[in-house]
Amino acid sequence: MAASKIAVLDPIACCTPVRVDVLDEAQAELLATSFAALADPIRLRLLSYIAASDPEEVCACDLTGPSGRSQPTVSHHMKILVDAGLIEREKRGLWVWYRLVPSRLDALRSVLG
Amino acid sequence: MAASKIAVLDPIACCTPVRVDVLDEAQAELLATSFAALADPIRLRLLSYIAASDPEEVCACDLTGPSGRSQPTVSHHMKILVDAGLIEREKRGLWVWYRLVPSRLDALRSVLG
DNA sequence: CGAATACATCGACGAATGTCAATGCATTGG
DNA sequence: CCAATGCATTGACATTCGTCGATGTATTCG
Repeated sequence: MAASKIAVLDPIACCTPVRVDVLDEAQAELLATSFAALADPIRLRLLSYIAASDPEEVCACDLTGPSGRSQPTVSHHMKILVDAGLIEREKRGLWVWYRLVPSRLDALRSVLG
Repeated sequence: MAASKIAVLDPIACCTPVRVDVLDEAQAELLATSFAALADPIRLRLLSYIAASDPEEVCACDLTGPSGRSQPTVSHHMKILVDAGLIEREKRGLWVWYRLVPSRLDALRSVLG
C-alpha cells in the first residue's frame, strides 16, 4: 500500500499515465483535500495570478484587487492553498510573499493521467 | 479570451506546461466545478474504481459495496461526476454502466501543468 | 397486466464552506 | 515607546454539501 501511494503521488510520472489501483481511504482523503483547494474560482484565479507573475512570486498586498474579495477573505483562501501544499508562504518584513509549489501540482496531475 | 480558454483546456498540452494568463471569472467557475467533482474521497474512489476496471467500465450495481455508501448516495455522487463530464453514463436494460472520459481528465491535467 | 428489479429523485438533517466587519498580532518607522 | 501598517484570526451568517430513508420511475420477466 505504501508502494501504491507512492505510485499515485509520484511527480516524476508525468505523461506515463498511472493506471492506478483503487485508492484506499487515506489516499482518497488526502487527494480530496488537495482538489478541494482547487474547487473554488477565487482560489483558482489567485493561483493562476501567481503562475502568471514574473518572477512567480506575488505579494499578498497585490491579491485583494484582482480577486475582488476583502482582505480577510483573501487571507482565508491563501491559507487553504498553503495548507494544501500548493503554494508557499514567506514573510519578509511587513509583507507576505507567495510562490507556487510545482512538485505538488505535478503530483496532482499524475493522479489524473 | 476565447484563445486563452482553449489554451487552458486544450488536452494536447501534455507536458508542455501551460503558462497560463490569469483565468477570467468564467473559466475559473467552470474549472472550479470540475475540481469540486474531484474534491470528495468517495468520488475519487469511485473514479479510480472505474479506472482500475478492465474493461474500463463499471455497472452501478457494483459501486455501493466498495464505496460503503447507500444506493441513493452513490447515485448522487455519480451524477456529480457525470455532470462534470468526467464520466459517461449508459443505460443498458435495467443496468447503468459508467466509463471514464479521458479527454476531460486530460483537460484538467493540462491546467495544472 | 402485475410483480420484481435497478436506479433516480425527494425531503430532511447536520456539517462544512465562503464571506466580511471587527479585532488581534507582528513589524516597521519616527 | 507609540503610531501606523500588513496580515491573521474571530465571530456571525447564509449557502452549499454529504448522507440516507422513503418514494418514484423505468425496464424486464412471467
